[in-house]
Amino acid sequence: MSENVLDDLLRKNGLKVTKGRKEVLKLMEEKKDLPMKAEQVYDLIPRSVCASLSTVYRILNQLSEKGLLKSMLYQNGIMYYQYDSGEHRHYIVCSKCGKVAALENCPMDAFDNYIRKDTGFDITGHIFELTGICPDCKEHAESRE
Amino acid sequence: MSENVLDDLLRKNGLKVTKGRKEVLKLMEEKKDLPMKAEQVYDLIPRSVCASLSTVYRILNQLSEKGLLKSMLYQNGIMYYQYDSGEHRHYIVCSKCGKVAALENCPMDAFDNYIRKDTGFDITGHIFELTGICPDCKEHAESRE
DNA sequence: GTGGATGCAAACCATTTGCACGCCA
DNA sequence: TGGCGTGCAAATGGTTTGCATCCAC
Repeated sequence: MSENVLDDLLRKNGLKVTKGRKEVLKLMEEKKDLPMKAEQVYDLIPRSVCASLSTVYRILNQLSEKGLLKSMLYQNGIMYYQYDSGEHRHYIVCSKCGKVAALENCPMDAFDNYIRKDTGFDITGHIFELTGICPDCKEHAESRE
Repeated sequence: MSENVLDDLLRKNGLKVTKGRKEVLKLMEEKKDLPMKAEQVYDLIPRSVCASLSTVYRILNQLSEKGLLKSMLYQNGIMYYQYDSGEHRHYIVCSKCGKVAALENCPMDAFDNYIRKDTGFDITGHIFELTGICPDCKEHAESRE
């Protein structure tokens, strides 16, 4: 995605175009399949562009509020951020090596109606956190760890 | 569930039977359909039985380690604990009034195989957080809020 | 009696915030 | 130029921990 598109994306959402916001958004777009925590983002950005972790937090939260990023709190108590391409997706994370794979479909979609009938609730959202062992780790289970 | 059964449950799991542990486990068993945070548990227990919040945390964590309770970190950053009757269950929480309803089945079960084929991962666990609007709140949407 | 359990206060740690300075529109 | 953005350090808040005391076994 070109620089200009990202700039426009920022402007369109009422955010001033600054070095920091551009860099964070570009990075998140490049890594769109990888949920990242603030510290990882901070480490991947030159100090000349953004010198403080708190600014990274501020930028990530602004982008999330505007819907450019999704954020979710993992069970380890750390917030992960991810570029929101608009598609509704879930990921599975390998408990051993941390590898991430995307699910093609959201298993929940098929159950919206079922749950409405079962409980009478209208579903407004869901969070899904999957853990598993990836094929590589399964294969090397005996040699590693 | 009688006092003795709870005592046995504690002993069987290598935990000394103390006033605090008994009371917490009893309470959690009574409210088995309601995920509760440490502070709520603390508020529902007489100070004479357990005087400090940190002890409640310690007890809740011990019971969780032994598998007597389930714990999950909600998106609001607060840990909720719940009696683990052994059944695998998910709950939906009303965003307006906080009412909790249990799902009869786990939607994920049907998808284990699908996900294995899709990603090659063996699934070792999943966290599910549903939010929605309960029938009551839906009905009173216009009068309240 | 003794080792684990508890109470209290201090520590933790990811995240947020206050304030002074600096930069984009 | 004026107001928003940023850096730094201090605050926050749920949770954990160190240590002295107390209780279950």
